[in-house]
Amino acid sequence: MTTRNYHRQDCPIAFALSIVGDQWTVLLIRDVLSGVRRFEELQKRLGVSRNLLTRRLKQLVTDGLLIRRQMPGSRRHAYWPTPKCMALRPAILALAEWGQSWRGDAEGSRVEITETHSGKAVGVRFCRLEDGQEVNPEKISVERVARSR
Amino acid sequence: MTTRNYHRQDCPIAFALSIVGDQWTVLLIRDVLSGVRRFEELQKRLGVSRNLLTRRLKQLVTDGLLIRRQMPGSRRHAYWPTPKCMALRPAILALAEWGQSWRGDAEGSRVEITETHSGKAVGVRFCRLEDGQEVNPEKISVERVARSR
DNA sequence: TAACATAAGTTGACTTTTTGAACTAATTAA
DNA sequence: TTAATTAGTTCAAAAAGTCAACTTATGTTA
Repeated sequence: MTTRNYHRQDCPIAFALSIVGDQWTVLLIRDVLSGVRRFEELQKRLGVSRNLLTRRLKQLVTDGLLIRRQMPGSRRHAYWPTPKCMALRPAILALAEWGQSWRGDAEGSRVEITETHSGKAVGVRFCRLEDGQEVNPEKISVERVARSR
Repeated sequence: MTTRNYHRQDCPIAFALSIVGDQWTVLLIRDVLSGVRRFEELQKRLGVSRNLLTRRLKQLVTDGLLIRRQMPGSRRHAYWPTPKCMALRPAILALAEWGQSWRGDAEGSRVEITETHSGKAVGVRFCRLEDGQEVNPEKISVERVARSR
């Protein structure tokens, strides 16, 4: 991460990657979003070196994706995801869906997204904003617009 | 990239990152998906070192995200995205949307997704698969299911 | 068609990052 | 109170990335 010249690119993707583009960061956020809160637990699950985990956690706190707070009923502290962090779920889950469909598959665990109250299956898709209706990915156009406003 | 122990994790996100988790790879794919085809052009836009670009391109060809083919009407060759690569669009565009909404904003270029025939605005959202209707992101549950089937 | 320019790499020295293992200071548990 | 756990820090070694120069093949121009 660190000294990337990403930010000079004036691109929202590059901007996002300047924050979560590191090898471990997405995996780290995955675990925090799934309820893992403590340093030791994160280190064990990820297998990342401890000093790097320290650095990444600090940076994510600085970037406003994590908050470092005391655990309730203990003087030990833990890391909690902020709304900015939770807003990454569509991106991370879209990646999970891609991984699922392009992995040899049949083998391996899956990530299932459901509508909480009904239990119905949910996916990350293109939606018309006007009426919230799914749009075929073949029928969309993507354009880079310079400096809107 | 390279010697990641990602694949040992049995997680579709980790699997996806073992292919596109590198600093430059997502940016590289962004450019290929937007129509950039040639080595020199990619190198100039990204500012990545040439030997690393060579390695990444080779790896992406091996992984089936890019195809290296001759340019029509020339003996020079170029890189084309495969369906596997294009299937990354929801993930990449979700990242772009996140970048847009959490950047200081007002400044910087935007990525606009539209329905091709109508020109209506489109976004990457959670959708009920049954009827293709958008679902509020607060109303979803995510679960890791071990070895379906 | 010679001569130059461009494209797509390759090579190797140097710098930056990451790892790994050991060490430290606080909490918590026995 | 002693031991174990947690959340780090430190530093040397290994891995990965950068930068600049070199090569080979293809195009372009005079």
